[in-house]
Amino acid sequence: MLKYQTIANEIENYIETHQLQHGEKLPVLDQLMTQFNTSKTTIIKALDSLEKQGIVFQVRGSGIFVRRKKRADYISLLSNQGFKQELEQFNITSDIIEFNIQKPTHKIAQNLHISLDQDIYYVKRVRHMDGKPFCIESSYYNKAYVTYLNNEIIQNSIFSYIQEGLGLKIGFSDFYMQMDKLTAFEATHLHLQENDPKLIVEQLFYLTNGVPFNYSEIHYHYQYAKFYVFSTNH
Amino acid sequence: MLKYQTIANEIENYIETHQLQHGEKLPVLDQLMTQFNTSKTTIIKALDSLEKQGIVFQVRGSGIFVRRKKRADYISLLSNQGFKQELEQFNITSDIIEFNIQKPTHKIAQNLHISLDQDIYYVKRVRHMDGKPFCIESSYYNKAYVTYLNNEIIQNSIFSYIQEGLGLKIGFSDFYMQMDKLTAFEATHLHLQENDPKLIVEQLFYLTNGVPFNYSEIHYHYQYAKFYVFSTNH
DNA sequence: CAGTGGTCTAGACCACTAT
DNA sequence: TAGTGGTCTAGACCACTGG
Repeated sequence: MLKYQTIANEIENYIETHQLQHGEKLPVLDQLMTQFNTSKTTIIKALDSLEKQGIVFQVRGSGIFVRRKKRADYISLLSNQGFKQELEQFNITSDIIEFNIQKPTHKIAQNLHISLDQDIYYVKRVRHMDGKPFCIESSYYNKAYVTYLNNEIIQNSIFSYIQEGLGLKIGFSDFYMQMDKLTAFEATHLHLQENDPKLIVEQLFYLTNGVPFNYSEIHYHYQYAKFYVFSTNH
Repeated sequence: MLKYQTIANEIENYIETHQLQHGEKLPVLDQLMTQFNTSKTTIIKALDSLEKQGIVFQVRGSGIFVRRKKRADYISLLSNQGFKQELEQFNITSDIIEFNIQKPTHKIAQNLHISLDQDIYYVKRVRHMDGKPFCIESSYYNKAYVTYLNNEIIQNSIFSYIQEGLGLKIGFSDFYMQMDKLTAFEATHLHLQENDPKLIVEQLFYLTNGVPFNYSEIHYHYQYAKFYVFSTNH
C-alpha cells in the first residue's frame, strides 16, 4: 500500500474513532509531517484524496477541517458498485431473473466497444436492501475479460469477484441518469404500480487500461433509492 | 492563474481543437515536460485535474489517453451550478415565481447552519432549457453572505453574480437525490400531469472556508433532465 | 504580520506495460 | 528490458486567513 493512501486511511480512522464533528480542526501540516515522518507533498496528497471523498476540506491560511454532513439514509451514487463498498452496512440480497451467455445487441456492442459476434455474460437481478426491493439491474460483461461467472458469484458481489477472483483492475466509469415510468413487469418486481416513477442509471465500467468491460442498466425504486454525491471545486 | 491549471487548459484545448478521439494517445510525460518547460510533478498535477474532469485517463507503463465518451444530450450533474458553466451551450431562461427576503424554516436553518431569526433570500424559479420547462428551483441564500440580489440578477445566473459581483469563492457542495411524484402545482409549471415522475435534487453549497451559503431544492422534468457523472478509481 | 496551506522544482527511485 | 507513468523527498517560495 502506498504511503499517501496509508496516511489517508489513518486520518480517516482517526476522525471516525474520535467521532470528530463537522468543522473540527485537524493538526496542522507541519505536525502531520513529523507525525507521519514524511514530506509535505505526501501529506497534501493524502489530504487531497480525503477531500475528494468528502471527508475533509482544506482552507488555505487557516487549516484542515472535518467534513461529515452525510445523511444516514442516503447512499453514495458513485460507490454504488466497484469502488469502496460502503454498501456493506446494508444487507444486500439478489433474486436472479436471468443469467446466460449471449451475443450483444447493437447498443450493448457499441457501449462495450465489441463486435456483434463476441460473447457476453448477461445477468438480470432484482436487488434488495434490507429486504426491500431496491432496483432491477441488467448487466452485460465482456466475456473476453470477465471470463467466468456462476450462480454463486452473481448471487453476491460480482465486482468483488472480478477484482479479487479474476484480478482485474477497475479504472474509471461513466454514469448516465434519466427518469421514466415503470413498466408492468418492473412494477411487480419492485412492489409498485405501473407508471410509478423510476430512475434509470446506465453505468459503463472501464479497466485501468481504458477497456470497457461492463455495461449495466439499473432501474431504481423511487421510494427506496436515495443518493448523495460530493463535489469539490478544483 | 496557476501553472498546472494553465497547462490543463492548454491540453484540453488541444484535444478539442484537434478533435482527438476517445483512446488517442497524448505525448509522453517527458515531452510534455519540455514542451511546457516544467517539472514532472506539475504535469502530473495538470493531468490529474483533467482525469478528474473525465477528459483523459492515464495508464501506468503505457501512456496518457483521451477520454471523450459524453452523450451530447446529457448534462453534467455536478457542473449544474456554480462550477464550470458548460450550460452556456444551452439557452437558459427563468420565470420568477417568488422572490423575497424571509426567515428560514427549521429545515433550512439547519442546512444553512443559521438561527431562525437570520434573513435569507428566497428565490423560486421555473428554469427553461431551449424553451422547454426543465426544473422548478427553490433556492435559499444566507443574506449575511449573499448581501444583495435583485430581479435582473435572478433572471440570469445567480452563481455568476455571487462569484464575480460579490467576490465570494465557492469551495464545495453536497448533492442529495431522490424521486417522487409531481404535485398538481408543479405539473402545470412543467407542462406535465399530476403524479408524473420527478427527480428531487437538494444542493448545499459552501464557501471555501466551509460556510454553507446556499440551499436549493430542485424538481426536474422527468423527460428533459438527463445527467452524466464521471468517476475515477483513486 | 505570524501562521498555515498550496505550488513548484529537480531528481531519485518504484511499478507497470508492451515487446 | 526499454519505455512510460507514479510516488516520494527536501526545500524554496507563494497566497491566503485572521487576529
